[in-house]
Amino acid sequence: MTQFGKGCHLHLIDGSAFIFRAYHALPPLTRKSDGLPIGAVSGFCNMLQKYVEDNAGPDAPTHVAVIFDKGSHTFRNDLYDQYKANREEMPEDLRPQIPLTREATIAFNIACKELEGYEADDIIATLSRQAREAGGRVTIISSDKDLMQLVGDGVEMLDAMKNRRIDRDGVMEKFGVWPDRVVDVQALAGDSVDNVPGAPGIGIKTAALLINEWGSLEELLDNAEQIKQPKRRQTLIDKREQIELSKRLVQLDEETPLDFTLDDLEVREPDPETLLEFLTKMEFRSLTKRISDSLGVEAPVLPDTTPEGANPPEDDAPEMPAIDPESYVWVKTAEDLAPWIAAAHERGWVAVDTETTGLDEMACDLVGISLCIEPGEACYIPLAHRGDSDGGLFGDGDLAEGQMPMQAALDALKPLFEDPAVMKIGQNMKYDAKVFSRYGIDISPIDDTMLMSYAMNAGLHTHGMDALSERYLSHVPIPIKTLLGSGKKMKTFDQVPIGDAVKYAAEDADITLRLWKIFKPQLHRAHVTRVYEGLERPLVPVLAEMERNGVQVDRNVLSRMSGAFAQKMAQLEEEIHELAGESFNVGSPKQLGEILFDKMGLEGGKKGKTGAYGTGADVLEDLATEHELPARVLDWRQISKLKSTYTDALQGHINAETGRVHTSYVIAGANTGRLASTDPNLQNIPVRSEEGRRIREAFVAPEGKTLVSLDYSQIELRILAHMADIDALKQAFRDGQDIHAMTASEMFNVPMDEMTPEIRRQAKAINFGVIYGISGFGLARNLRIPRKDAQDFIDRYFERFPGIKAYMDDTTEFAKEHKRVETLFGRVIHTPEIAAKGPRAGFAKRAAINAPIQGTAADIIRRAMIRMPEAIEGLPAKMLLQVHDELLFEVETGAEDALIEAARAVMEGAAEPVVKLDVPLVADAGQGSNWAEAH
DNA sequence: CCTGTCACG
DNA sequence: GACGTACGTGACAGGG
Repeated sequence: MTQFGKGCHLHLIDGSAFIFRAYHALPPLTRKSDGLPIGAVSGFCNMLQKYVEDNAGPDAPTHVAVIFDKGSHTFRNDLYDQYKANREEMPEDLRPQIPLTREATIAFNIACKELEGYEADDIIATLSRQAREAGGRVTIISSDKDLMQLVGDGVEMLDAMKNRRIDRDGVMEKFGVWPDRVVDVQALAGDSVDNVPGAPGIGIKTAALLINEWGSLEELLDNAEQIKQPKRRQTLIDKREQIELSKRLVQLDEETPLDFTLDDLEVREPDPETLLEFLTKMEFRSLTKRISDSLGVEAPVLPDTTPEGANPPEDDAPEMPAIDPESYVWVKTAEDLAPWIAAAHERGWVAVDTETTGLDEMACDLVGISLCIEPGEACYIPLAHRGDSDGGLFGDGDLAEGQMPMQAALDALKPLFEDPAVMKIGQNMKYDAKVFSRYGIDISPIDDTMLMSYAMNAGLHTHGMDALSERYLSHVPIPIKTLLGSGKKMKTFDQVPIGDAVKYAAEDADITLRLWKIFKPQLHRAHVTRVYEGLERPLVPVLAEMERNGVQVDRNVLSRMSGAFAQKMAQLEEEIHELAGESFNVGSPKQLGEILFDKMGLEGGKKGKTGAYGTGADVLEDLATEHELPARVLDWRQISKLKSTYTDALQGHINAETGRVHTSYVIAGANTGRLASTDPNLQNIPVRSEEGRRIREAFVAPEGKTLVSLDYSQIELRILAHMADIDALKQAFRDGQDIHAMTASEMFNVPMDEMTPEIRRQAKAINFGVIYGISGFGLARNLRIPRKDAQDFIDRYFERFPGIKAYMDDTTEFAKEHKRVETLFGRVIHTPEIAAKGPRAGFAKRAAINAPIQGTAADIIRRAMIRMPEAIEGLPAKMLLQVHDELLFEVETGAEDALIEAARAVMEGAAEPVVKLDVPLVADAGQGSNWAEAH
């Protein structure tokens, strides 16, 4: 054992901060076996584990302790009976968890210290002093500002949540004084949380100003008569006693009588057995697993209980055998395959999964197919695995042994996959359906476990197979990385030895079937059968077809634009470097920030949580009024974005075979029911700026065809008018009025014929704000007006449209009560965060207000898309893209009007018959030889 | 791999 | 116990 001294590094963890953060960060989890609340303990352990992982490096501490508060009465209460008097009672479900956090700390083999009658802060102060005096370094893991007085002279703080170190400069940033004067500032400013009175009317800013002027609190108070501002002077004179008391309250005690020494805090390895025993006792399934892995020991078997998180398995969840990759069957011949097909027919269902050479369904090759008919009964049919690459000059590239001919397999499977009496079950079936469709198989009918999960659990968790398997089967699937590797030397699936492929691929089908068995009976209990069967599942073939259609993109147009952009960028770069007086990377926000704020000394530099200056467009726009450089950077940024994301990258997405761009839509990505578009994202092609809009000219109709676009007019505002039942808005929509102008007229008492663009613009911003869960802050930022003005606008808006306010309150109330909100079509969006405290509550509230509106709009266009194929069946037209409220079609020239008529009817009637909206839905149409013209 | 920035509805 | 704040997305570049 080494004695604490020079070269030693002590970490002091603020245990109470960990507990509170854990408590507020997690839903109220309970231990399955007895209902004991354990959410905070779970979070606490997760944070400890993360702490241990993060601090294993070269700068690892030599000594560490978690420090807790003990007892509610401290010397500060003797000084001031109101100290911390306004503190809320500890929540009922947190109290029993407090001793468990001590147990957890000990289980991690970390020193756990507390002292009756003292706050953790005092113990931390004392230990910091001792360590400092012994010549060691200290890191205090906490973000509590009360501890900032300790910083300096080898003592730093670490805000674990933001992973930000706070040194003397950080303290200066926060308090405006060096650490040794922090208590003086706090004494003046007081603290509403701890109920430290301070000097009324003086906050941190003013306090720092005064302390810096006078050097210390004592000097200030002794010379209070000389203060110029009369009110401030009087306060300082009258409240002297209160201020001095405040100082004693915030001053930490560095002489706490401790019954241990620094040497007792030496870092110790955790004992796997003790730690895992504790975690098992708490029934932390995934944490037990994760820590077992990191300790390199086998995870103890937990009793089969609910995985941490949502949706406990139903009481009638089927019994299933353990997942055993060794049990899966390698299908080598048609004779091997036949019984699987027969079994699928017999059951009426089969889980299916395809393995391919890549993730691009349009450009990959089929490598194998796996089937599963009952949990644990799964097979893999390899079809295109390559031979052993060590097999000699001619071995590489040949098909490996033990595979049936692909065509024979497809011929045998096609009748099954197209049999209307057999349900084909998949996880993300759109992928498999697209692959099969390229091989001439139109797989149907289908169920999709990803979409089932999405329908039931949107907002609670993601819906990928790995996540679902872990959550609902407590099983971690074989990672694909173990087969393919990663990085440059990554293999494709056809290079995987078949023996390994069987285990991986069949396991996927097995997992999918198990999930299906669990989810299927849950759907109707969650009241989402209609959503799943009416809005999710039927979209799969529609999207698959749209994605296969793709959109024609003219490479030459893009390439020309890229060239022009490159020139323009080089020119701008030169100007920028000249303005800066030096050469730097304009694309680096870090370097740009340093140039603007350090070198050029511009005002208004704000450092974010990583310590870098913010250089977002809003910041640069403010600076641009004063200086040339930021204006040029904004120009450069715009061009750079257009070039890299659009004119360059888009070319790489043109499919070699079709000459078209095939995006992929993520059905279960956005919690609200919206689609997301990836590889490439065709839902964010520029349109707002003139320069950007020209990129749409590269999206073209082939010879003899025309692009037609239909988009819903103001769909979200119409939905809001209906849902909140606002007569004035509903009537305005019925009359076909300019809704923003009408809002402006109502709010500002301006007659419609005297409306100015500026007033209309503000009303428009408010209308959008309402949809987003308006806040004074947000509106102020958007409109670039003082917050007070923004709040006035909002107040006036709510006064004029009280129904909107009522709707927002009702929605929030519903979300609080049910932990979810719903769209008009019954789509459920869970809002677990709504119960959170702190800033997350605000986010959750606004998301809850927005979700039914955005979600209902998403439902409506989904309904339109699902009906569209039939509606345009007789027309020479194809649906290509969806952009949230817009559908893009390609149609033979001459049939535009017929298409518009048919598509418009579908879109405008899409809510019916399930929902009869009080407002009309209107779809505007456009057409042209490219997307810029059509939109 | 994360963060900042910026494109869309 | 402090803390930032309009909703929902995805892609790219820089930087460790």
